[in-house]
Amino acid sequence: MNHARVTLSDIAQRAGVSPATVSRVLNGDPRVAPARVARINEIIEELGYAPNRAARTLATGRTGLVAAVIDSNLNVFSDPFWGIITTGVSRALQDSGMQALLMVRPLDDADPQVMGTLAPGHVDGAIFFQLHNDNVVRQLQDLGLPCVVVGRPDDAASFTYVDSDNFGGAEIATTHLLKRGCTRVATIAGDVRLSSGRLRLDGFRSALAHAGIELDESFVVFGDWTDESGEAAMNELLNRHPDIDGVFIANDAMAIGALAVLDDRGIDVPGQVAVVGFDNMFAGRIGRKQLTTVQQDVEALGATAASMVIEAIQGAVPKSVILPTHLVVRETA
Amino acid sequence: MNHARVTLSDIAQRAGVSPATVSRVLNGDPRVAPARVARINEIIEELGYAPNRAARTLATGRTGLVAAVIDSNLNVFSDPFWGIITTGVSRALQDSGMQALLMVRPLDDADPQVMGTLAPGHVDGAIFFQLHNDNVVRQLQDLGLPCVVVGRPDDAASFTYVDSDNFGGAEIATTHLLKRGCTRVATIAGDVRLSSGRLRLDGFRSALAHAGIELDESFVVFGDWTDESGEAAMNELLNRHPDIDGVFIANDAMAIGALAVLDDRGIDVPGQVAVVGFDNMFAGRIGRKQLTTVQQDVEALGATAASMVIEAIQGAVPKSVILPTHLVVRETA
DNA sequence: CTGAAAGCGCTAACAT
DNA sequence: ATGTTAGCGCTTTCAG
Repeated sequence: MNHARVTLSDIAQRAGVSPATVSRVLNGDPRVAPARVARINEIIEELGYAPNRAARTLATGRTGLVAAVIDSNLNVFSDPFWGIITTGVSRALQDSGMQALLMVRPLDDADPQVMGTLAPGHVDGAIFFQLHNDNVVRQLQDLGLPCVVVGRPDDAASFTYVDSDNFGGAEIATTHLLKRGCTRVATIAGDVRLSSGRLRLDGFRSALAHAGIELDESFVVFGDWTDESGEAAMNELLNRHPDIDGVFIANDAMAIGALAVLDDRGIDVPGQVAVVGFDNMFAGRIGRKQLTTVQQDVEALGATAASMVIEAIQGAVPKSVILPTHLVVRETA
Repeated sequence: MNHARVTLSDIAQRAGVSPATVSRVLNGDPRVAPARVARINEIIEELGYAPNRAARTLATGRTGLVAAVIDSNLNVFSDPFWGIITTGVSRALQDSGMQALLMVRPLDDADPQVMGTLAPGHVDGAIFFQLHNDNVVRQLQDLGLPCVVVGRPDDAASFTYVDSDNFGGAEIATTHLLKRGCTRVATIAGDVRLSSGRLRLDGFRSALAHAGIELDESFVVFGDWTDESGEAAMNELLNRHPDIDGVFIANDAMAIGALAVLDDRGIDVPGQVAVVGFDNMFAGRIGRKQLTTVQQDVEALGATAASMVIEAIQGAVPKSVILPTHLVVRETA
């Protein structure tokens, strides 16, 4: 029933060698006689031996663990991409023989639980998502913990981060509207307290500037990423400017709301108003049409973050990375 | 810079006691003199000491880790609820001083990585999501690892699991349609290879049976959870029976597709056809209307799973649990 | 190329 | 109520 767990010494005995030799084989030390290596590996296989992480950690100081931490001040952390990003992180880590420690918790630098589990010696590195409080990351970094932030932090210079190219995506989306012949282009921006919100708005502005169009600020309306706010914003926009012919909407959820309003008012999309969203959350139709939108490679975001911590753990100093986004042209623009 | 890490012995020295005493304080042993307890805690605080997990694990045999494993044979694991369920798991675990080890990986009982990291001694327990291959769980259980499955497994008797009440939710949704006066009620079922697909269909059937209605099987069409399949299914249904007046759709994604078709055909919802979905993925409008749907408590699903492994770890034998679902009545029915 | 021995930081009998 | 003494399973000098 309860097989006493197989240890390294068991292997050593069975092979008639010292534990040290087995350890060397385990760690790929090249100076063990090939015949022994083979024999030992055989026994390891046969006995289904797996080294004890804790013992190894204690001996080496390396834990093989990277914390994936979501700063959730909020009640519920809901993000459609979380499953995908998580996949990216977990896989990349496993490819390097490491594991992800998941931690959903409000990030408070006075919280002993946080600082306790995240301090060097407890994990080898950490990846932060949805960062609201960068103090924690600052302190952990000072303690010598390799840290990577997903999503551009406010103080971008102080951290190593990965992000999708929000700016470029918004720019290309807007340019697409322009190329289509739209001349009265508006935008529904997201929450500009977030860098993604700001960057998507900046990208929109940049595209117009490049086209030599001067932006009337009344063509910019702000939402809060929800479909309800998208409805309200679209109504506002239409009331201000009944003749707009193109809208760049900073995320697909708000686009749902906007499209519903357009539909209600009997406005043809894309005939009268062309619409481009951001995120590529919906493969199929939203209401009447399939949404043209900007896609980001979410799994790559996670995988890249993981690769970066690993680099950092190995002593390198990874540079922050911006991952490309691209336009998915469908029916609404 | 690299503060030599503070250890238990440091505390002991500073306090002029033996390491054993400090260990006792750490573990809440009641027979340490109150004065000392206070003094020692003070020093711990002052030095910012946090016990070394690895050392503790090695000494006790307990890791403080529960694996959260997603069986992803698929390329990308995308689930809108994953962020929420994850939150539930992580929080519940932390409340008991444990941490979640995240593992996204195809579950293969021949995979040494899987069996290696999941074997007893490496984690204290495991929670399985989206289980495709229950062999792994079987073996791990036999090895003595406390395991909990989220979502009813095919062989429900062999495992401890938590699930939302798919059957009951479908039943109440269908009954709602009936109470509204619908007499020609159809369903778009999901993938019946999954228990959730089967149970939602069974619930639908049960509601009709209870109402004394004999179900014509041509009113049942199958989709694969995607909005595209929802479109196809709705078209099929309408072609077969132009006069249906109510549809229960096994998830909201398919409902999006169905609603789009209804809209295209100029069929009034809920006037001509009432629609109920399942999942409550969309707070706002889907196309023209807000969807009436069945809600499950996703965070509770995660939290319950976590509580159950913890119980199991502590030696109890938790019973499987079905969490209630409830109807959210909005505009489409 | 291999073995011996010490030790990573903590806990858990066993004494006292 | 507290200290002593062994380890837990592995890695890593240091010898040889």
